[in-house]
Amino acid sequence: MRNLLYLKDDQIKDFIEQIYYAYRETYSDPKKILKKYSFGSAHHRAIHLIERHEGLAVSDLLNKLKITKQSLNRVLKNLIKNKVILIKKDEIDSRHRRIFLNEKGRKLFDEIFLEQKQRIYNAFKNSDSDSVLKFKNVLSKIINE
Amino acid sequence: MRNLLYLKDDQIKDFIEQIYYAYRETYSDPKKILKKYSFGSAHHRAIHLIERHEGLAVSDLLNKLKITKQSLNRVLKNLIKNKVILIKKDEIDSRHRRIFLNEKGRKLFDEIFLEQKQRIYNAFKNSDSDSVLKFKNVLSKIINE
DNA sequence: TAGATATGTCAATATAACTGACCCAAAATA
DNA sequence: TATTTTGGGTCAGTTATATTGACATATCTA
Repeated sequence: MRNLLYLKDDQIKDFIEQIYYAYRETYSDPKKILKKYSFGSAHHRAIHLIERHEGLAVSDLLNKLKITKQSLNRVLKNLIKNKVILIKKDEIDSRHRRIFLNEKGRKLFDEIFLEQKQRIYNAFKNSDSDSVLKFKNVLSKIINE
Repeated sequence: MRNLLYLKDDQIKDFIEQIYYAYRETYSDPKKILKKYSFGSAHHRAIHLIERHEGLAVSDLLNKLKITKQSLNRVLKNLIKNKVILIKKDEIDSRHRRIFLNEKGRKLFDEIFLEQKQRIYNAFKNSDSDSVLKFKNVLSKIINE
């Protein structure tokens, strides 16, 4: 008989709890830096996605964040006012607005990332490469379920 | 030279993004059920932790959730009013209040869990046991960093 | 008996989200 | 070309979840 302990309800419940802690802790690390700029978690998530997908359209960002455009608009307005991002019309289809980090935005992102990096980096450093690979595979299966 | 690709910044940035998606999706699944009871994510997290740590004290729950007691109190009041949890004084130290799910609470938890379970269960079913084990190990290292 | 501890509560505020209605400009299409 | 669709922005009101700060009460401990 195969060892399917990890498919037991109690184990799955534990994982659900652990996923919550992992997210919360990872995104708590840079709170002091964000506060320095008077930004919150909503700004953080937007900045992160813009850095990872530079030049993405507003609709792309909406799809990734899964919030309403009214909610996103508040965040983007703050980021523009604080000169963290800039928005350019798409040259081909000028209905689309493409979002980019500017100098200040990249600097802020670097500060944020430096904080978050420690946690993940140390966890990976204390794991072997096979563990990290498998962590990645299972994580992506959870997302794409 | 060892393969340390996964320690590169871009990889770590991707992981930070993935951890966000994993949390968001896992905790979005039971939203309809929670709405049926007029509860939100805050109630969900509390119910989950109470089920996993039945009889925990208010201070234990505060430490796990890392929110203020004023915030938690709103949630607990709602749960008590809706007869989902009950609170008993500790018999030895009656300053402590111990929190339990009651019948209705266990039923609600089961409904919530059934929704959340699908995602994790399917992800694990499509992974081998070694992957799941390593996923768990890396996840716990991230939390305990 | 004097603290310390666990919990509860009042009040005000901040943050991040929502719904719903409406608008405009540009692109796609009939 | 006229009409519809798409991408995006905005106004207004509301809800959910959290915060800070002050204060109250009961119980335990030294």
